[in-house]
Amino acid sequence: MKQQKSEELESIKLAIREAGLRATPARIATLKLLYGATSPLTHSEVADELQDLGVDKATVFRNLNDMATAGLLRRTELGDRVWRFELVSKGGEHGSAHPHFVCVDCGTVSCMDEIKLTAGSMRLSQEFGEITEILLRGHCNDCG
Amino acid sequence: MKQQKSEELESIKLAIREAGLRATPARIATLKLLYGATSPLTHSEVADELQDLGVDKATVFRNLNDMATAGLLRRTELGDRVWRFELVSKGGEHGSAHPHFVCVDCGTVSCMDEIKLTAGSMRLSQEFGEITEILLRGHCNDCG
DNA sequence: TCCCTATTGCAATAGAGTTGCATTTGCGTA
DNA sequence: TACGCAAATGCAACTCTATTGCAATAGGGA
Repeated sequence: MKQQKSEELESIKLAIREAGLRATPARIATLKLLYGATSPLTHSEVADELQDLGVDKATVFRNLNDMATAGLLRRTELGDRVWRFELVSKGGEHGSAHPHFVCVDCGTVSCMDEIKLTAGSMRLSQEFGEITEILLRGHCNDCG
Repeated sequence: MKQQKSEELESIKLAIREAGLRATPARIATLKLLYGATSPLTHSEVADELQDLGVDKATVFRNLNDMATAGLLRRTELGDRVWRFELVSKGGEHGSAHPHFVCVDCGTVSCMDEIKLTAGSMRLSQEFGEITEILLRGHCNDCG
């Protein structure tokens, strides 16, 4: 267990350094948090969590943005005027860009896999440009 | 022409009153503006336009929100932390909810028709809830 | 035309996010 | 292992979008 922890810590540090950034406590804690999350976290969710460690919200914000720019995180806005961040590389599963479902009632965000458009819609969308992200909104089953 | 204008004015006034609101100059001007728009307008776009008429931005905002609540407008956030409004009923074409395409480079918003998900994706999405809105993001053809 | 209440203008405020700057701290190097 | 410097941090002030309180104004039904 201890060993496990230590390995995780080292791999996180390595990932940060490989991105060209310094492995500071705030950044390590941020990545640990995101590693354990099942959906993207907002800036304030991360900030609240790291406040106990004495990390300033401005630092959290800079780190999230910097790590997103460095390619460690993905930053998106899902329609509620708040930025959300998720790990780019998380064992592959949700590593690549994937669609999100946002409940317009409770605000819950879910990560989806494998949402595809029909061939006709794909063609139609080409008229506008190259699609890089799909976002679905609606009423989730809990609120439905 | 004059006749045409007058008819349009009356139908706008009527629409506002039918929604249970008073047909004030600010609201009429807002609807006229949105009627002539080809894509959703932001609050500040509308406010800038109506400023010449001496309309306060708070009023513009309240009107946009009120008319959205009343069902005259649709209010959405397309990923750039700004609310956008469009007519709900515009001769039918873009009257019902429809997908939007947002260019992540230049911010341009386009209204799309007829984007559909594959049957498999539809089924998958049911696990999360009832989809009411689709948003696509990517690089528009102008930005390459 | 009159009156009631919806609406407006103005100013103050809320909340998310950003920035300037002096201080601290990773971490490559000697 | 100690050193030094650029990167990172904390703190406070600030920006931008959106919202609200309140007194004054004006639709529009009676």
